[in-house]
Amino acid sequence: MTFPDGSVREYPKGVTIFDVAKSIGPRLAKATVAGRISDHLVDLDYPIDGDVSLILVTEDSEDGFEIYRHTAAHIMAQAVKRLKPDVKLAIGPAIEDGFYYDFDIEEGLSSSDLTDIEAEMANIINEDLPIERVEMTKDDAIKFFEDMGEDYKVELINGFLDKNVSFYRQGEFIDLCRGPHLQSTKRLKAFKLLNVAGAYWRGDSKRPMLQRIYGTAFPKKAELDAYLNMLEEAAKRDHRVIGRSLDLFSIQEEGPGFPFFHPRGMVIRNELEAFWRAEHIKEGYQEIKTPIILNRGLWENSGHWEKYRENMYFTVIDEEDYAIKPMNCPGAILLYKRKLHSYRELPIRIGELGLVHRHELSGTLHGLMRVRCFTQDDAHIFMTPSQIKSEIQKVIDLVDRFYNIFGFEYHVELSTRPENAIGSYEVWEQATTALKEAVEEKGMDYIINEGDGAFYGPKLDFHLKDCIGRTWQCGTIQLDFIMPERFDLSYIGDDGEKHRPVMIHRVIFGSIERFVAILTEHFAGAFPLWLAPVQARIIPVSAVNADYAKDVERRLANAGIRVESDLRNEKLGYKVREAQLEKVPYMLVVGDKEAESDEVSIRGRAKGDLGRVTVEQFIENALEEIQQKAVITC
RNA sequence: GCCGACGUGGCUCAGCUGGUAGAGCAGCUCACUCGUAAUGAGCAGGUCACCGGUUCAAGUCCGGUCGUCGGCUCCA
Repeated sequence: MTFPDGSVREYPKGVTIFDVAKSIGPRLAKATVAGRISDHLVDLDYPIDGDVSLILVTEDSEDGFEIYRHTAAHIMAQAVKRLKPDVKLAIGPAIEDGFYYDFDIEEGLSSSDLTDIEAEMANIINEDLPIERVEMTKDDAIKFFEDMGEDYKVELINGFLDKNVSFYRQGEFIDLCRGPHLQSTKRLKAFKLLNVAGAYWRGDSKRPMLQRIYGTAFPKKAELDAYLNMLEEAAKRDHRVIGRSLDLFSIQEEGPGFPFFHPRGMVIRNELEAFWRAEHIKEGYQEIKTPIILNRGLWENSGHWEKYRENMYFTVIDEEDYAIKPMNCPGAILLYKRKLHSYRELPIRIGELGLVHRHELSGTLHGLMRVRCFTQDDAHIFMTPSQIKSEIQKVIDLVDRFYNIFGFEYHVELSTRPENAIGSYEVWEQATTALKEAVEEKGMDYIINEGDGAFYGPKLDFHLKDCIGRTWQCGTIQLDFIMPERFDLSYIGDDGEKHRPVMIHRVIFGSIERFVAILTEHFAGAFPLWLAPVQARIIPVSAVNADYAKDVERRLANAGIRVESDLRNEKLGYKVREAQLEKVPYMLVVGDKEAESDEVSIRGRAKGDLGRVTVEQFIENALEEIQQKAVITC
């Protein structure tokens, strides 16, 4: 037997995974939950036959977690079956941070049922039921589940290609499963059921709606507690909560999905947009603004009327149909078309912070993350086919520069031709290859999403990782050979003939609104100085220092620092507390001592008392920090 | 849109099995003039999301609508 470290050991034929683990050490035997033999996961009691390379899967490994949680899902299903014998089981996999199981339950489930289910799970664990693997032929298995009335399992088995299917049995409970599993229910230590939600059978909205219970499980209680703690922390960072307490934005009942930006939220937006403009000018972009409402003919021409209509809003003006734009590209195209272009002008890069409206399903709305109107930091690049690769690579570099400023990690996904695509396969192939080559030459890793492209072209998506580890699609680069065709775009080549340009559609923030939300959660409201709605708050020690406070305020404001004085009739501690809760980066305490020496006492929101400096010195340091767009804790 | 839960003053939440609403914070007024996370006292503030029904009586029960939340689905 060969082990991952390259060592080789001899064992008698038929030795089990558990025996092997035990022969190496008792601690290892205890932690081992399964084995991996040439890429196949097997149970602990699996007899090994012949020369193999073996990896012992311990409960703290990725595979181990999955097995552990999968068993947790089975135990939960068993508990639910005991409490509600008429449920039908659907599927119950392990997922990234836990597991779920889908049930078809007549009377439904509520979160109050979770406590009962948890209690029953504890019973099952205490019963120390051995978990055994059973195999049956497909036909027997179908008959078996038909007799039990488990329609979903029957459907699953019918979809299998193998002749035999495996089951796992624990006590009176048996479930279709590939395995492997823990050896006994007793091995499940720390678990918690988290919430109940609806989920369609096989994710298809035309199929029955099932009840899904989410839970999580860990080998150690401390790990579970740490995870639950993290969830609480994440909830505290929720941009909807912080957005309200910091008065950044709101969503009113009168406009579901249509956010209101408050003065403080606007500061963040405006800073992001100013940064965006500065960087794009450096990269040779021009900026435009196109109308929000344009007539029906344009959208028919672009294909949106046909392919995107269910997501669009419409209006009628002088008895003519108009659409509210869901994308900015047709407007940009009209601008390109208004005159002849020479190949010498290309590439033409046109940016637009464009407000688009899309009808999203009511159930999907989520703070600023998912809204019905948002501002794309859009740009359209018109170019010759020979410029494709270098232009894509320039955009990739720009995206990288942007994300680095905020300290975000990200990964790239390539989405290919969707079902409802327009344009020929050849054109799609060409575009997809161009994108691939561009990333590969950059030496970047990427994932392929088959069939996930826009209807007019394939795309590269950039996914940011936020503080909770969730990923959000922000940047996207879409290559488009089709719109130029549909709108009959052209440029005059060096041969004096008309040629067809190629287009890139791209965004970097994606949506300004969503990006504000992501930043809010990422920084937990403690924005870097350059983005902070209020950069400094002056806190006079008592009312007699109000004049000096106003003087300092004026000087900071003249230097371009966003500053406020808190002259309210409150104690110093009270004002400090409030500024802390508002995550104001710098609190400047001014009393008699400071007034005499033209100084301020700095309190950083994270570091506390930073000592006294002159007003001039503070201004200089702050401006430097703002200019650097530093992501530091002050 | 679908499944489930929820919807009480600006915010966070009480209000038992139906008997015409309560707290803390915030706000306002007054006193205190204060050195780094809450000074004290007083005042004001609610058609209990909306519409309809049951009842002598509805925040509380029933139905519908809207919205929010957790998911599914979709996507920036």
